[in-house]
Amino acid sequence: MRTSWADLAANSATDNASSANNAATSNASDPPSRMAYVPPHLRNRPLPSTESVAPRTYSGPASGSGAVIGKWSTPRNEYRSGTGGSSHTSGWGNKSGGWDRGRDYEVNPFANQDDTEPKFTEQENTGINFDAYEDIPVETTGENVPPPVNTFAEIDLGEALNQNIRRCKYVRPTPVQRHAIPISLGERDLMACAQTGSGKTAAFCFPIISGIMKGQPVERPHRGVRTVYPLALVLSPTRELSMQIHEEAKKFSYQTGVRVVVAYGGAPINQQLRDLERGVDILVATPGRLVDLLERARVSLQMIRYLALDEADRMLDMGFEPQIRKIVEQMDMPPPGARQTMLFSATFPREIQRLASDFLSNYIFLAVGRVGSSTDLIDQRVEYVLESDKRSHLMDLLHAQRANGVQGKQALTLVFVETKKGADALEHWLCLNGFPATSIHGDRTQQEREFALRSFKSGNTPILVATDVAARGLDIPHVAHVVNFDLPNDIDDYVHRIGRTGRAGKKGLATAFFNDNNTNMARALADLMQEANQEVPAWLSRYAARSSFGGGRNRRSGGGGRFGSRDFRGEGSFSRGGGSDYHSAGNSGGGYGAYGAGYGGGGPGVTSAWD
DNA sequence: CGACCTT
Repeated sequence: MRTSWADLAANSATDNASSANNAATSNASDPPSRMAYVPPHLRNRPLPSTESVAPRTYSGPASGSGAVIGKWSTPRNEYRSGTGGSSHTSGWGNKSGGWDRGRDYEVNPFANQDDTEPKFTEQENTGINFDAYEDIPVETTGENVPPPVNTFAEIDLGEALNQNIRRCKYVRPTPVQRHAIPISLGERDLMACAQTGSGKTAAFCFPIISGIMKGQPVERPHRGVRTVYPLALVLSPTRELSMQIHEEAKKFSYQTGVRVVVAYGGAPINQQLRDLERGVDILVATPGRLVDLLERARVSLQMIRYLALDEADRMLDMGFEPQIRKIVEQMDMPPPGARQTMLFSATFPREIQRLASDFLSNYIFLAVGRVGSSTDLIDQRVEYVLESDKRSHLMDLLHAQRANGVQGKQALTLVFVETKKGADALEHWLCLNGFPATSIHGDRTQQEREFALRSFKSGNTPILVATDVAARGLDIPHVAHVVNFDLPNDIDDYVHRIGRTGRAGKKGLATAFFNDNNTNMARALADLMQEANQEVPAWLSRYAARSSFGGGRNRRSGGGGRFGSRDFRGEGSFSRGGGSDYHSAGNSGGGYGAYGAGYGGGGPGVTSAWD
């Protein structure tokens, strides 16, 4: 531990100041006031001075120069020797002298990193128990599974992407990356079951970015000037998760010429339309807003080569399935086989796998053993609490947590409740009682949601009351305690919720309030805790035994406790004389070995590897 | 059932 929190905060403040200065300097050379207005249909032109009347067609990455030279698109070459945060007066791609200057300047996502976060992470990563990697079981099924890799260097991702991987401080691929990336680069469809944030975002982004850079330049049609044709689509169930994926994807695609745009509801559509018009290769979106864009014919999926669904089981459950089917099957997206489809989730119930197989073609199923929930990292507790006692009980927990604060800052506590009204009420009550709390749920405005999340992450409001909108995928470092004030009705949701803590090798605590309203969860909860080597209270076991009938629909198929899911296609239909376990060939020698050597996982890939 | 998803 080199530095204290205070030092880190001071350091990052300094860093911020200097990067702010840099930004100011580079802006000064590009005064916005001198920028001429450019009508939308003329924007995004590579060389306006020489080509300003050419029709607006794309070849290669949307934001790169018009032509792809050789194997890689050109922007990469200009930056091979460039250093991270410097200001590039030569511009991005070939735009140096253009009217697009400033407007299309690619913000350096590494210079703008959130002040405190990376520093904390770096510090705390020194405490990662890398040995835990050794024990993670991996299972792959399907035909001709490409073997896993042990290093990023083994994979030909391209220099620009490799540089971003270094900037992210990723030293080694996480288990899901080791397996998923070669599968995707092998142009195979994939259903991957791995804890949220186990580096999944990178696992699907790297092959997409690399594929777009390497791919044959495509001429995108221009049905109307205003219709855009992304090459990749990433869907996620919540706005905040889409934002998070977008942020990560921007880091990975920095200076590759590959353009990432995000679109979600609750925010003015006009800015998103402008972003799209400036060119889009990878579109990250929530379903509702995307349908809107498709119906307005502002986006066409005709050129989609890659489709990724994050939290795919959620995307395909009752609430979302119709929208997803509409987007994937009833618009103009190429069918399975003509595109590459990647589905990721921490949990993959059998019946959802069956649904999902509609979207896939000859896919490989990949399961990376439960990480967070199956190790000792998360201390799971269940307490019997009557509804009427929940608030005072929570108060007790929060008082205890307060004592555990670090450097005067209270450790972060995430409190899950069942309903939006319940969230508001509890937030209000907590504030009244001297606990600085905020809340996030679907009845709040998008501004409020984002503000709440930021305020929580920064420690400003160390208690966040949330509905399931925050249960999945969100990467919130430093959550010390997850309280299931109201238990969910689905054990998979419980798994996702508690996964917000116990990150980066740090211990996390998850406390659930159980009472007679939750008897349908008793069995699944007891089983899960048992599986995770947690102490199951005797009273809970009695509930579990009693309610074995309805059993809280234990949707997790396959009795094997090592995985969140098994391939629903089953071993029988896919057994291939010793060929289905390719991973064992790659791993047999305890192949995660070198993790202990470098601590350096500063980025989200490692940060969230223990989600 | 509620949660999430365009206006």
